[in-house]
Amino acid sequence: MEEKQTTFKPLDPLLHSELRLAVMSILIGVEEADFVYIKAQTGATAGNLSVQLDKLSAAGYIEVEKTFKGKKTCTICRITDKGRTAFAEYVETLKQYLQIPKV
Amino acid sequence: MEEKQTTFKPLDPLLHSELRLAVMSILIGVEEADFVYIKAQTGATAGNLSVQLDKLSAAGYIEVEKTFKGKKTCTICRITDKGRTAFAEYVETLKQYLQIPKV
DNA sequence: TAAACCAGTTTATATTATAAACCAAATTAT
DNA sequence: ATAATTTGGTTTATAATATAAACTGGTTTA
Repeated sequence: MEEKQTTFKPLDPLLHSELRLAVMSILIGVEEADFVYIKAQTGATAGNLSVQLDKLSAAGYIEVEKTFKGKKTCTICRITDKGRTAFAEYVETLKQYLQIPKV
Repeated sequence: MEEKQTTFKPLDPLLHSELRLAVMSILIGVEEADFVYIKAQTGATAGNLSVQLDKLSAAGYIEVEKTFKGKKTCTICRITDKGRTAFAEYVETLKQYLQIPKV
């Protein structure tokens, strides 16, 4: 009978990206983080990070606030509820691929 | 002092691909699987699957054997030790991004 | 023996990731 | 004071990647 029918659930393409996933991973564990900090933690170039933050922001997964730290500009990022949910779903979906039990 | 320095380990780009990961996920749990089966399980188009199997094969992560099933051609795939190791490493690395504990 | 089908491969295209080049404001050096 | 350098980014060009469409060669069916 061979009843298997795995048919993997698709992986959210917005999260299935090394840098964006790293950003979300940072933001999920912290109240907020600024551009400079995220850049240091991920080792990304500024250009790449800027683009990926835009994408996460456009998707509503994070919110980006532009403020000042003294006289310098400062770009602060926070994960949103939508982002938190999407991340959790991504993790659950991925477990199917990684053969990690759901519970 | 702020000693965090996460610096995420890079994700093996060969495995960080939805279809290739699905293929590896199938092959890791089974002795062997043929093209038609993998195609059905993943829902991939034949062209896409063919390309991704080639890449996994070129990397030495799987081995591909061309045989016959009756008169029809049959492409059988097996994961290699190298592939098994790479998959395991990928999973461990990814856990850092997903905030899943190592043990 | 022509038409439809199966098991794939090759190639073209669309998307994506990434860094290089750029910019404005702030700081430091002369 | 002002020239040079650094900081905190954004915009744009390029390289890489994923993906499906188009194709091929053999096989079964009509």
